[in-house]
Amino acid sequence: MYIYLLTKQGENKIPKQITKLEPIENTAIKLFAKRGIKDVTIKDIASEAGCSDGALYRHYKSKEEMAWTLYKREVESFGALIKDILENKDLSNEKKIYSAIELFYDFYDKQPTKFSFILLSQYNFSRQLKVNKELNPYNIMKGCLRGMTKGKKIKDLDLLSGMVFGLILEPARMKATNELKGKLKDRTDAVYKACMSVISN
Amino acid sequence: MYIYLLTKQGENKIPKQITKLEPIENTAIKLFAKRGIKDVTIKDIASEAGCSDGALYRHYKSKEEMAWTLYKREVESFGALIKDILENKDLSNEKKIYSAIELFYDFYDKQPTKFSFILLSQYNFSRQLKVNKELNPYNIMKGCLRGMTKGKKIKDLDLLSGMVFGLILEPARMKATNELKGKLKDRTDAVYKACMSVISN
Amino acid sequence: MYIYLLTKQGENKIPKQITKLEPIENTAIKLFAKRGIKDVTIKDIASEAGCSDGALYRHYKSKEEMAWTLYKREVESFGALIKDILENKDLSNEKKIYSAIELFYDFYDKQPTKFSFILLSQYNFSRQLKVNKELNPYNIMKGCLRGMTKGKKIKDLDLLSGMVFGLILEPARMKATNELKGKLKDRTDAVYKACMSVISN
Amino acid sequence: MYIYLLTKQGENKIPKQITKLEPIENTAIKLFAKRGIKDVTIKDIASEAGCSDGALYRHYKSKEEMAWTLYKREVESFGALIKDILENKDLSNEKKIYSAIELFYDFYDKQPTKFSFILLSQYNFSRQLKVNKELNPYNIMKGCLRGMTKGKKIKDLDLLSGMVFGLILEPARMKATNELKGKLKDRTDAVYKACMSVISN
DNA sequence: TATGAATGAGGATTCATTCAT
DNA sequence: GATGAATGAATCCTCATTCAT
Repeated sequence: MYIYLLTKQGENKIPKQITKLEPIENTAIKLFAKRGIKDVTIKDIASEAGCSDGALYRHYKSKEEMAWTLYKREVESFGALIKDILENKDLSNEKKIYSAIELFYDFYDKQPTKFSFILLSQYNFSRQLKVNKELNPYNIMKGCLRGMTKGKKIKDLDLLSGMVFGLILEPARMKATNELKGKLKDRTDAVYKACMSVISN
Repeated sequence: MYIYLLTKQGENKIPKQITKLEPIENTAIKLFAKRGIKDVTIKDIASEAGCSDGALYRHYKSKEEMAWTLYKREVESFGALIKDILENKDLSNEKKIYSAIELFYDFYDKQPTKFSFILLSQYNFSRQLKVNKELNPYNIMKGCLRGMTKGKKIKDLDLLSGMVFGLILEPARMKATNELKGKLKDRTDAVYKACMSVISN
Repeated sequence: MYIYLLTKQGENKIPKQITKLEPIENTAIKLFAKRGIKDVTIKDIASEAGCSDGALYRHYKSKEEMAWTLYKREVESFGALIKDILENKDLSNEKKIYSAIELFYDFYDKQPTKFSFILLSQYNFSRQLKVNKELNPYNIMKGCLRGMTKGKKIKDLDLLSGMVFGLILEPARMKATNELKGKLKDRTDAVYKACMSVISN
Repeated sequence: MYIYLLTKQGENKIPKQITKLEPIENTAIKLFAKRGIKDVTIKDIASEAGCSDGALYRHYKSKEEMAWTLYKREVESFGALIKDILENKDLSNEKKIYSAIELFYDFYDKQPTKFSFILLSQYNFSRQLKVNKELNPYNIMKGCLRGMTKGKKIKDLDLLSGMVFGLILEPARMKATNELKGKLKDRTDAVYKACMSVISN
């Protein structure tokens, strides 16, 4: 630093940073979760991530693309975890549901920001944009319920899936808005029981 | 009109409108529901409602205030309907729940735009802004469930309320995003059964 | 003003201007002519025209559209004058050519800025954008020369038109870049003679 | 290469290029001619020329300087060819003019890109920037015409030079914008005749 | 009271240039 | 010498809001 200042003859110039993608993305997710995509500016992200505005455009073509990329990735990476459980043939149906809820609430407890980001952002994208169907948590849940209710002539699988999904999701949403106190994970048993009662009618 | 033409001496000018509030508000709700508050401009609303930009500022201090006023009003007016049912002492608990679901889904079937508006907009306001607690549908539901489970030593009333709320709400949300086909009202019985099974554990 | 300040309680606020289109367009043409379209910013135009940036967008969708609109208008309005002369059946061929040159140089002497603008800007637009063929000065000249050389079996009318056009245009271009001194109009006779000698081979 | 692999211990890395100036300049001229200087980015040139952005700054202080350097060089190198002809004392005046036109059109037929570059770019530089007077094609032509008209008391040599220059140049300009079909060289005779008739009045 | 032109702060994006590696 | 990521000033454009008419 000393030498630097010497060679620059006192000119006070900030040396170039090495931009890492991860802190940018974490910052973006955090800000998007807190204020919504539209209310976060490129400058907000860049300055909080400690890089220049322009640096973001090395990784994403636009703010919109950045938000969608992050959203898709988070939903799909969560979906992959759900998939591993709900499509695991070694598990009983009961165990699948229990583990899925556990995973869900554990995910929230550990990464509330990511969860809020997903929740808040879901309506902010063009309807053309779709997450991978195979990794869409709702679809995976629906597939699992289809298997669980095969013998029962369920006519309205979509409704059942929706109800179960709402049952699980709503407490998490409440947690995100601070309407529910304490850890989500502690609710696993209760939510599991409720789910099973809905499924088995 | 006669005088108008006289004073203007034949100049073909559109006479000033008397701005009515209702068409403006309906237009605003429709556009907010379709595109989200941030993506709707004052010009969009004014031109579709057939008035000038400035006219909106006679009724609301800002776009933000307009959105919040409309949101609050819609949520509260819906809350008042729910309240009438869930706090009606002449109804049995079962009847309350059934009627509440029926009301909810009927509301959606008849006014899908308003429902979407409420749904889409809920995260767009500052956390300081609160709807009237007495008319908050979630709170009303919670109050009802408190009464229904008094003898049962429910520890986690918030969780129960959340689950029941999610159970009812999620199918409507799916309808709003076209993930569920047909009328919501036809699902009343099934959802009622599911609710009761969750409540009675 | 006194009252104004009183009512505003001393707050120093600039009253709104009435934007007139003409000064904006004259300013834009002047600046485009002087520095080229790409080197003139919206702010440059607005501040020199005495209005806000946004005011320009009431008249044009974009800077690009503004430039093209002005260019097209100037070329076509000049083309219309040329057309009146070159397609006037009451004039002899000689008189047509003479008057056209006179018009051309008179236009330049009186409106050198507009001329420079046309000259400088011609290559700055997409090839899709075309001025009205009927009002394209080159086409009009070509049509006139077709009539003048009908008996002579001219094979290369495009070449002839180009030569005549270049003959007339280049002195004006030189004037615009200050390579030629004095008035263009004083050169009418000489250029006329040259044109006729080229046409009659 | 062997040593490289050894020192890098198998890491698969593209070895550094030795930047050659020529392909960069050819690329730049091509792109400038096609899209105009302002619409070509350093990245465009570097990536099409197969080098890094930074490499360009080893040869030129700025994009602006690069454009001017190339422009000046092309104009002057063409000027030198013209000079060889028009100042060759062994040639008759007629032969000089004929050969100059031939050279001009041959240059265009063979290097249309360079010609377009010169043509398109001429107004993009500060008026301070001047090509070498000795090698300025217009000046050379003027000098030649001064000699040819010495006895004739031509008052307006600039005008004559302009007319002759325009006569020759305009067909080439038309070729560049595709308004004239076929080869320019085939027009040499016709343009020569026209020039002579203008010169000899 | 209604109108809508004008305002101008604010935001996304571009790109010439720098410089650590 | 070459590289190309990082910088950030500069630019176009949007749009909530104001206010003269």
